[in-house]
Amino acid sequence: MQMDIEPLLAHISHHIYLSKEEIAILSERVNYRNYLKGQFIVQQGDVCKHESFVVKGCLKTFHIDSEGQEHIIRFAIEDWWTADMGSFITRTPADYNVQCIENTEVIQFSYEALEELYTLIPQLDRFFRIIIQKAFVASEKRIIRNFSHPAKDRYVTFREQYPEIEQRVPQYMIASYLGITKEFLSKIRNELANSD
Amino acid sequence: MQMDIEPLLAHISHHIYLSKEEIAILSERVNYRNYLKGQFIVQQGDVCKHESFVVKGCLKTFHIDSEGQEHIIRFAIEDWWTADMGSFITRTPADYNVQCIENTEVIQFSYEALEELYTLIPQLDRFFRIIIQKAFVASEKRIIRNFSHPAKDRYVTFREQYPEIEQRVPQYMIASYLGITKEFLSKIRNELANSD
DNA sequence: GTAGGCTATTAAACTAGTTTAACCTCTTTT
DNA sequence: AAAAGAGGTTAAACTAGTTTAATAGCCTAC
Repeated sequence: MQMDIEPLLAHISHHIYLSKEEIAILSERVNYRNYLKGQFIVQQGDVCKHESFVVKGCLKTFHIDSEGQEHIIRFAIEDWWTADMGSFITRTPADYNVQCIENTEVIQFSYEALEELYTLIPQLDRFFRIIIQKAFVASEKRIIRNFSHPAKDRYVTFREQYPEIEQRVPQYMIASYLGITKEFLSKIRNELANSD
Repeated sequence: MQMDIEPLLAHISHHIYLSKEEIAILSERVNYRNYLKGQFIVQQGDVCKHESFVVKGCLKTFHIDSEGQEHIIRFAIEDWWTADMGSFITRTPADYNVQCIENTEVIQFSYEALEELYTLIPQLDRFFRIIIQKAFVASEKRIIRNFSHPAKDRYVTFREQYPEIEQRVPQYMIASYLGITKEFLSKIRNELANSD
């Protein structure tokens, strides 16, 4: 079992420079944690306590609606961040669940630790600004894609954009991510297979 | 015609404290600008040159798809920010248009000015981190809403959430924002009126 | 080895939302 | 006062995607 935070530091160093002292400060305030397949990092209704950086594994973020249906809004694999950010920043109950699809290892920042780190290492404001900007841009692109393209196109785009995820998660989760039923995705796949 | 940046400073001061000197530095690097109804701040295909803070007016951000259809992803009114952030941060052609629905006054940050300001006033990293976090959370909420609620519910939610915008923009734009046709929105409104 | 759980497929009946096209108001322009 | 343009409504025919339900292939567990 790996316990060092090297993958996180490598990721951060793509965007900002941290001194040895700053790395030490950071190291003391994050936690390495393992989850088993099926376990939840966040559950709808609880306050989301951490931002988690994925070292190894695969997770889904989803919402259960009033009819009991699951809607996946995002997957996360190695080098991605995950949390219910709305809940995390406002300290209110989460709308989303974050669940491990595989055995997963993460490095976690608690709210208190992160707030402290923002004051101790002001550059982290910059780091997270950049990370969140990218996430926001991707999120808005998805809104447009959902409106302006039929399900078949969205599936093809998804396969091209995230070939790794397509291999790692079951089809019914991809259907949920695309906003369609598993039956309809099955039909689309059939059509695509016959047209090749 | 108003030319001072007081509304911007008031907005910023909700999140961070700026000294007199920092305010002076900022003031020198932003531009106040007026647009007429119908004018574009950003056009699809051009690189988005500014982040704009809306002092007065109303704008829409939309994408024209390959079939020539308009999809509105966002409105902006007083005290909101607008831009094609993807284009702005990557310096690549914009996917979106930002057009004024009313005569509009904005305070603009060019890319170069903002990058310089991030180094001169590191707190601005924090400020924009906070602003963009909120935008990201709102954007993800919208993805879920679009998948898990029928158009009628989405319209009712929109009216409750943005009563001001509903008054200021024509119905066909609201339909586009909701991801439905104007004809179908008209039908929904009819049903709602008859059920009251 | 067979029972149970989880994932995927197929097909028929259905529904939410689109398309097309005609028509109705208001304003604004001439 | 007529014409033109922008926004909104109505209705019929259509289609993309859902629902329901039956079936089948795998694993893993006992």
